[in-house]
Amino acid sequence: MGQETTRRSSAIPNEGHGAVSSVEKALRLLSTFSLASPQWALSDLAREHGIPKSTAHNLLKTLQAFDLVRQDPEDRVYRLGPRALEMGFLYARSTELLGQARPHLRRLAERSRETVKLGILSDSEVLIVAAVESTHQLHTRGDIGTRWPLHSTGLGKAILSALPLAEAEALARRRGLAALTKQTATSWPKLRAELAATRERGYAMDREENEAGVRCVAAAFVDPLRGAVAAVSVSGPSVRLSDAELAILGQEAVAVARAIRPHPHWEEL
Amino acid sequence: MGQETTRRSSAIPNEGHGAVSSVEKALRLLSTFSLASPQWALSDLAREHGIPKSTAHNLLKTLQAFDLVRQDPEDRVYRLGPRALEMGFLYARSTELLGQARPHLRRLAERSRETVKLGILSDSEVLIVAAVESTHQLHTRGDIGTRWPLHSTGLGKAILSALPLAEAEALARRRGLAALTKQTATSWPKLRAELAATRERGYAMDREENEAGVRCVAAAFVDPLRGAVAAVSVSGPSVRLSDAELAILGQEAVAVARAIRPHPHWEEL
DNA sequence: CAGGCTGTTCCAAGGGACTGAACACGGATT
DNA sequence: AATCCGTGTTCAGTCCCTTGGAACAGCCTG
Repeated sequence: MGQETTRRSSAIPNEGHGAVSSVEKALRLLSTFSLASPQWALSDLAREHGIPKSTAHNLLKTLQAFDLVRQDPEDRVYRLGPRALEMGFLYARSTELLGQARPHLRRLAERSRETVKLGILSDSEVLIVAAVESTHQLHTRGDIGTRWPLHSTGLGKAILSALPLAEAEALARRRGLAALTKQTATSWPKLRAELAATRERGYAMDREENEAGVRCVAAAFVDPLRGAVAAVSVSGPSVRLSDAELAILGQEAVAVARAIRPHPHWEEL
Repeated sequence: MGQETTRRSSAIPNEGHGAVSSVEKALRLLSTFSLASPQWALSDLAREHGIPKSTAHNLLKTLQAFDLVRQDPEDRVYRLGPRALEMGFLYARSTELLGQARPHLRRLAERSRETVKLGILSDSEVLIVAAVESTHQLHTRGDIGTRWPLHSTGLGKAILSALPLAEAEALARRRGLAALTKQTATSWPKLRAELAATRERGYAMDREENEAGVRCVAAAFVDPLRGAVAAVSVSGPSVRLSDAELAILGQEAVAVARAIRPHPHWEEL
């Protein structure tokens, strides 16, 4: 069989080759809208991306025609449009992963009484695609659609540990190993050792490496058919999550990850 | 094979003079993914849109670089990517309308024990952006992200009735007045009369005009700041929704619509 | 009222997207 | 096996279409 990596490493989006530049610009404009700054004036967008106003204007009008962005008739700022929501739910409903995972996540959340998340690798980060929040007064958030670093989170380290080492290094390096707390692994050797331990253990641990006072365990799995790599995590405040507790939850996360792994359609073969 | 490829896939909105055609093509490709056909082969996409394979290939690779579509490494079909979900939740969270509406919708659903939906005008159709489903065994669906015709639904008629007549006619005509049941208004004069009655009454009624056995009332409102026109509806099986019941729920829908109307940021001034 | 902002329109010019053909692969059919 | 579909991918030349400067029109602020 072909031993070569002729196949493009699917995890890393290949920017640059064969990309249609006007489309790229348009999508980059679209990606500018974030939770922190959900509305943008034309001039600011143009400045932000270093393109002329008129070019940005043309692109935005095209996006607007599809209702992906809308312009406030009053103060003329642009915001995301409802079509974005439609596409999001389309993705959520057409992806078997989510439907299969939900009951498992819910059960794990009930047993652990902590926040349970499902994240997937997207664009060198972890993207939360499903979550069940803890009912405790003090708890970690489970916001769908948020992104997190690979190197400092349980989900991220679990995902990295499931990939070939070279690929993991490339991914981790791409965003840099920023120190988010005193415990964050900020060098690749340190992180590589972490990943080795994770692989050994079967699940990843995050002891306040991403946020002070927050601990987490996570287990990865690979959607065999779609090639996506994902992970489930349980996270909560350190005061409730002792080492012993983490060990138990880690095993449970592994079990859930195994259970979620979508059975291929051809399993009956 | 289908000759319907020649048919104008009129899901494409406003042409516009400033439209960037390559971006337009890319977005059209993106819009092809639907609940009914969530995965597409490159060749099929190219055929569907009447563009060369290589063009479609370039566009898809660009979309893929942004994780808006993903290609299955195994059978090479394209599907929506997780970035779609991210953008969807971004829209949902950055839109004050939804956050403000939710408690009202929930309360109305509890009182009526029927399915309550919030829809907005998008691309000459009603797009469901929030919903609370009835707990009854027999109930209507409340799927976020789905689209419905303007002329045959309570939400649609409520929205049309809130617009200037000329605009309403243009919108209704754009998609055509298809007969979905025996009761559907299939001519503009008929629909116009309906809209007049709706305006008089304050809320729209749908008596099995969209689906046999389903009745609905809906009240529109206009987001003054963002200029979006939206509506809330209560829908359920005809057996539970007598004329008397509809009249009561209609008034409640009107009250909720009034309550939802987002107060401008400057209310504290 | 000038001066700085917006967002929008226009048009000419140059570069990049389109596209058809050729390639490689895999599964059917012969 | 050989042949024929079908697929997805690559490549390079030609022309169209994007680009982006300059000009216009409003709206605030100075």
